[in-house]
Amino acid sequence: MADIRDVAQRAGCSIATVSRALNSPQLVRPETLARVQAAAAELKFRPNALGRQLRGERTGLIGVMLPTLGNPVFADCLEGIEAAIDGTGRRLLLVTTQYDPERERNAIETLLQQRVDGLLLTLADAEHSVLIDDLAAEGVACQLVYNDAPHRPCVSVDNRAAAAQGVAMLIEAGHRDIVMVTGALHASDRAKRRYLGYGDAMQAAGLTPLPAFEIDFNSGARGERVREWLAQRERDGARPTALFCSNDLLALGVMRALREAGLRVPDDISVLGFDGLAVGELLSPTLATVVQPSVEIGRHAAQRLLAQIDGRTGTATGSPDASLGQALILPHEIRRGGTVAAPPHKPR
Amino acid sequence: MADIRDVAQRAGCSIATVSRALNSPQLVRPETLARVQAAAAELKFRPNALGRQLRGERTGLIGVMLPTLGNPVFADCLEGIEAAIDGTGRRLLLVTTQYDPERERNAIETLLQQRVDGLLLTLADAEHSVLIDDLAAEGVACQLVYNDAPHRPCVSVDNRAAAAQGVAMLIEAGHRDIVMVTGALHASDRAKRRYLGYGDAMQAAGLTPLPAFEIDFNSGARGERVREWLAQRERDGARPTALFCSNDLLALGVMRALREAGLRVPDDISVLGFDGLAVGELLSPTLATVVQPSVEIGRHAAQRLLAQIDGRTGTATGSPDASLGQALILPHEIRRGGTVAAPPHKPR
DNA sequence: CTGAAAGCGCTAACAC
DNA sequence: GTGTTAGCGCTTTCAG
Repeated sequence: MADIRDVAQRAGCSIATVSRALNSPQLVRPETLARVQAAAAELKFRPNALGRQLRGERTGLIGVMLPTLGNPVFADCLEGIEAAIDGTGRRLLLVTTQYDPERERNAIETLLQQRVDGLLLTLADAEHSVLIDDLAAEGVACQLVYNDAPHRPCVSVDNRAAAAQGVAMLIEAGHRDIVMVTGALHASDRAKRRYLGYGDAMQAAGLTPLPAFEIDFNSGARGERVREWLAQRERDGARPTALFCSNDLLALGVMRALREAGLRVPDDISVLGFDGLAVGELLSPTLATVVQPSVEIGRHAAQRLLAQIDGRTGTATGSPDASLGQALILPHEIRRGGTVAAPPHKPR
Repeated sequence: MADIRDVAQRAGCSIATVSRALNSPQLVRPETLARVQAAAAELKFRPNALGRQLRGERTGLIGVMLPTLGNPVFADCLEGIEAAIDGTGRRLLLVTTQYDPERERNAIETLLQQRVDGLLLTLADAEHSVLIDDLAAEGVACQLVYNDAPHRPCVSVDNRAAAAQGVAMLIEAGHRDIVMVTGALHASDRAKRRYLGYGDAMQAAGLTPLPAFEIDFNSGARGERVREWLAQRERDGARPTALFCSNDLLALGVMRALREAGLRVPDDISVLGFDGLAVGELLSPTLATVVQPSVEIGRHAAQRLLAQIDGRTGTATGSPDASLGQALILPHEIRRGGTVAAPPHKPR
């Protein structure tokens, strides 16, 4: 592999000139420039980014850590991130953690060792994580994505308010027996906030919030779990008329289980999701859901991160924008859909 | 940021010893080791991967280039890749190209400048791409993903045979007027092969293959296009009874358009997809489709790439495994689903 | 405008 | 076991 020295030799100049020709062509006499370019081309010279990065102040690498790409919500977000860095000459170093705090720690460390300029993270639980404080203390540029932690640098929706609004819609449709279905509550700050929002809406309507139905996300037999649970509630004469699922993927799984259990959506039971996955609109009935702008969340987070990075050693500007250290709350939206209807009439 | 030199000083030893303590602890006296570790911890020493990479033979970086993550088929594949490299201490450098050959070229160059150990690529059109030949000539470890190019290093299904089998199923269900719906044919080698498969199946049944209905993937008004096309075919009295969509995402969009046009699936028209997206099974009716094992494709591709990399400067083994330079064809599967039924009875 | 030289942080011979 | 040293490929003063 040709070296900058090889190019210099071939072009009959010093390596400094080659470097300049490549990075600041205007600093070099056109004639020399041409010779360097020719030499580089003939030798198929490929600048070694590692050398430059080791020397320079920045690497141009952005570390991205997400729980999984199996949930399109994160894939969408990643698309937004990509869109934001496109054209800036930066590259993405990607890691997924499967919601495992242990992996989160390792992943961040790995990214930092690679000297990324900044970090875009979705933590399983940002509230109880000491990681971000450490990062802040170390002065690492960082934005949380999806986690809504009030006074941290993050981009998300107001999960609590959004959930409340969704549940309010269910109530408005006539539902009183509404249960929230979720993955392990303790493992996700978002799920917790959404559950709070559920509680808010119930209480605002004078209803008593019910315990959440937690169902293991990693279990293969989720459908089975749902059916058992339903049967149980049925026996207790307390089958809810509506389910609020903490995310769309879960909602889809639940709907399948309902179908297999012989229940019709929305005739027998209504279902509301959260996320706003595109597929939800393609279903029939279409999935009613609380929409968060995933692509925009990713895009904004990346933009803020870049601003943060540039603000650090940027040409001037002086004071770093304080707002970058605060939460950016993007607007959510309620998507009405066929999976929510009035509860079935039946004497209680 | 603490340096290996700082650690050495603090531990009262040379930088070489620090390096050894960190990378080959067994080469260092336990007592020294302890001192080094203590020093490193106190200084919050974080080894700079760039230094190591610049020095060493390998970077541990794997370049991944995919068209988009908006299609879960690629996100799934990426999950498989992640799974395969997990625990190997490698990291992923990710780029998406939006099926743009120009971006493909740039992206590969960028990845190479970062000195990735190998490349995992999905090209828009591997057959007419000179890129892989160049890569091969340069001796870059590389595996194509999804592209099935017979004598290239790639992992995929047999798109042609798989498509033929899917279409055969439609024919078996009684369909004779089957049209393939696809994105721009010229832009994707997979779509082309699937169309060939469609032709194979039609001819095998003594039917005449129809021209593909190409619909611009990037157009927002796809639903509109589909409805216009249907109306046109209707007027010609040639409305097909079944549509074979070149991928599941397209199938979902088409189904939506059909619904909006007042057509019922599968009563009025059957739909068959290709990919085997998980969401397909959650729909009702469930999407009939040709399933490719996306996660496995990613996993195998990554494993082969790692083997290829290790084979290069690996400890021994001598001859590189020749099979890594050939296509690995994984089995596909036909998933029957509710979107395919017998054609409606009607006098012609 | 161009060149010489000093590293960026690390590893791997090679000596001791 | 440990230290010394020579770079990996590049950018960037500092002189000319």
